[in-house]
Amino acid sequence: MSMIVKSKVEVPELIEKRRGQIIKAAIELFGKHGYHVTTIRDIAKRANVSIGLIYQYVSDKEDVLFLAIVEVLDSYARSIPEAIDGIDDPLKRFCTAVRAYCVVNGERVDATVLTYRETKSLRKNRRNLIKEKEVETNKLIAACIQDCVKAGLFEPVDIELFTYQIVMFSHAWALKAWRFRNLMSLDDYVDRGLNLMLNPVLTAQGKRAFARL
Amino acid sequence: MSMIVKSKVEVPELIEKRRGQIIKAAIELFGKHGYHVTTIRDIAKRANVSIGLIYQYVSDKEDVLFLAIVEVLDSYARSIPEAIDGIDDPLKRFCTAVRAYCVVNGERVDATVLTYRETKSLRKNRRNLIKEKEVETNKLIAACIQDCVKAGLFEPVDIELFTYQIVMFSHAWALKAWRFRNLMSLDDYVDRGLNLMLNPVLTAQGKRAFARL
Amino acid sequence: MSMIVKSKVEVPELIEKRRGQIIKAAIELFGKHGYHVTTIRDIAKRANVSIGLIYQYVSDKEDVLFLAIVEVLDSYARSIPEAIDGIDDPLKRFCTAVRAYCVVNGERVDATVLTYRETKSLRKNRRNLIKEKEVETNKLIAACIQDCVKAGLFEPVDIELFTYQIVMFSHAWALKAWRFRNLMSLDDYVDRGLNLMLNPVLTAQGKRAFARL
Amino acid sequence: MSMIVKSKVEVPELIEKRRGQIIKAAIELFGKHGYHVTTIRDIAKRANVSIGLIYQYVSDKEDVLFLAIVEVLDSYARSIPEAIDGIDDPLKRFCTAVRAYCVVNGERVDATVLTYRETKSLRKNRRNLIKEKEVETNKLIAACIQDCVKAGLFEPVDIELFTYQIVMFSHAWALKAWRFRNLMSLDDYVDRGLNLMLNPVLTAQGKRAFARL
DNA sequence: GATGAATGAGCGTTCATTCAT
DNA sequence: GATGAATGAACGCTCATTCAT
Repeated sequence: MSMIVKSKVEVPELIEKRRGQIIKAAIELFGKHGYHVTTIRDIAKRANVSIGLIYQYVSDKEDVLFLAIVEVLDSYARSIPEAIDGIDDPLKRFCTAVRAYCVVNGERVDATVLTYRETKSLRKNRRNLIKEKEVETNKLIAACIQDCVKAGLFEPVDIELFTYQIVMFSHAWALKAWRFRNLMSLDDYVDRGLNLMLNPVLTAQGKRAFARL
Repeated sequence: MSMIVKSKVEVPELIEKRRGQIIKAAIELFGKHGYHVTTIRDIAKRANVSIGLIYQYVSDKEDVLFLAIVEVLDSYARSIPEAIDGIDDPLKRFCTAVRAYCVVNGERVDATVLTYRETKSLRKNRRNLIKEKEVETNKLIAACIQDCVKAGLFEPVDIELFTYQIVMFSHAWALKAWRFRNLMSLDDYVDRGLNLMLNPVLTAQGKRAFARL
Repeated sequence: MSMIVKSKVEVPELIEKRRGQIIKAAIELFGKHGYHVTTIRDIAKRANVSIGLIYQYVSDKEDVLFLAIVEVLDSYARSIPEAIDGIDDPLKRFCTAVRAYCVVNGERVDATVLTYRETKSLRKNRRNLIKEKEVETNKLIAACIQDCVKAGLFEPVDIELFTYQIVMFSHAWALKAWRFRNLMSLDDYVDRGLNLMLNPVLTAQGKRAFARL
Repeated sequence: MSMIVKSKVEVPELIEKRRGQIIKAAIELFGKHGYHVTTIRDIAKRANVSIGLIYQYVSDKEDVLFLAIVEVLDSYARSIPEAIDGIDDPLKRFCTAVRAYCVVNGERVDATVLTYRETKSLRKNRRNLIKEKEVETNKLIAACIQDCVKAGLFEPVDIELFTYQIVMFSHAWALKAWRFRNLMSLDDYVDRGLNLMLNPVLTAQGKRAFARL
């Protein structure tokens, strides 16, 4: 995926290391101040590298934005399988996935907001890649829902919309952090949210299972 | 509210007229290309005025962004009372409000996205004004919910969260337009969404009322 | 011709005036130091304008080079008709044209050398325009030759090649100024050159006419 | 001559070999794209060596340009003695020299143009060395002319100017390749040129000799 | 009140050169 | 001897803002 971005240096370990530095700095700065306001000089300084070095590993500033957004989305996507690995009960898998996704979005509010603010600053091709990535991540959640339906824990439900409800719920914590932070903890947010969203969806069996969690 | 922005010209009708031109152009351009990518030249050209004229009614580019976002949010907020005016039945008021809010967000996808992308480009004070405005709008929805609860149509519900669920649902149509546009009409989206979100919330009485709508 | 170059300002007198300043400075600096070594800042300083002003009248540095070369070639081309205007005798016209062309090339050695050094720095289309311009100028000389042939003053001669011989002779004074300057005056150069080049070409009648000049 | 350029490596065979690679690549690239547009990276890649290696045999980019121009001029100068070696008849020697010089200039148009475009990019000292080299080469032609005069084949002629006429004639094929290429072959060019230039210069004896060639 | 030519700080980017390996 | 990753000064160019008309 990241091979889309051209590098003048060809040693893979070096690419990984240097891009790591650059992207880390970029996510912080883009997240805090936005893409256009952040200069390459800012990134170089924060990453403790020279301006020239950045251009050895990237062909322009937009490349940095692309890599930054991809890194954020990838790390978010990775967190779901990691969280539910080893859990068998479908309902528990679902709840754990949701919580994990909320947590990872909530831990890096700026990064989450970055993906909303600046995806449009990418050129079309790359914007589409980002969207595909989002769809992939959503499928992880959709699969959990599907499993719950199959297990008779959820009523047959509008999966497409329900998935987006979950996703928006998770993003909302970051997008509206200024509001929620003062009202409740993330844990409460997830609890209350699951309560609200799950009630209409749980079967009788599901309700019993949910009560046990 | 808009008196926060200084104008060199003092004739109120002129301010209204000229700012109207400027802001209309700005919303279109900021919405399409983003705030930083759009130049004052672009706005002047689109608004059919000179660069200098803009600076007679505004003191810098950020003022234009502020006025643009305020105008978008205000027009959205206005649409809710307009829609439910004259409707008495609480459930119908609620459903109409939701649909109206989805419609205005959906009719001006770029404008809606603009508020998400560029509010952070405002300085703190103004960002806070925008947030207050959002809270005000949300209260319009919250009030509808409250009324339904009072009327025994909704179970006692987590109003704060339920409101945000509705709001995010409305925004999601714009934020994820690239996805939904291909899957369903806005009308279907609202129908399916209300179904999903209302089921867990309606009382027995509410369910009967909902079926009749 | 110069309408090929886009200007943000549209007032023709302003374009003429400002481009005049810019091109004058550019010819001096490009001529002395070369195109790539000269910076836009250098040109702005020498022309007593700001950097930004240059970009109001030109879209990039190459435009400046193009306008500079065109101006040099045009002024050279203009000098020939000016010099022979009012002269009727074909041989005298020819000799005057040659001398005028040598003079104008010799008065602005750097400018002449500039056209040799930097035409290749233009993109293809413009390079071709420059070549067309050169061909046009050469035609002015070729016409003089033709007239001498018709008048029985020149033997029927290889006009294409003879024209180029004259042209290269004129350019050579500039291209090899470092050599000729120390050996003779431009006047002597032209006298000796005409002698050398004309002898094989003059008819008996022509020789008598030449002796009288 | 080339000892003017400092090398960090001191093994002469290595210097010769490596510089050979570098200069060959440089002549090609400088010739095609110009000195300033060509990067050291480009040269290294084309020469199949590393960037660092170039700086072992040369102290800066200008050294490369200098060596490149010297190499071009030297190879041109060498071609004249090679061509006329073994020929005794002065007129034939002259004609052969002219043709050889035209051929070598015509075979490497880009290289010839390079010497015109970029000699000015050298610092003064080196520019003078180049000029001396040119004078040396011209002397080879001048000597041929002198011999023809001595042999009574040429009228006593303005040798300085006649030499330059020949030289410019030879260079013109390269400098105006865009024109001549479409009009005639190099062979025709030389034939027609000699005809034009020799006529005024040949004695009666010379004319008979020329007719026999 | 309206215009738009003029300014110049500051951006993204390049590339000759160095030096640790 | 050979490499090429790293550096950063310096370039071309943009655009928010001003101000004379």
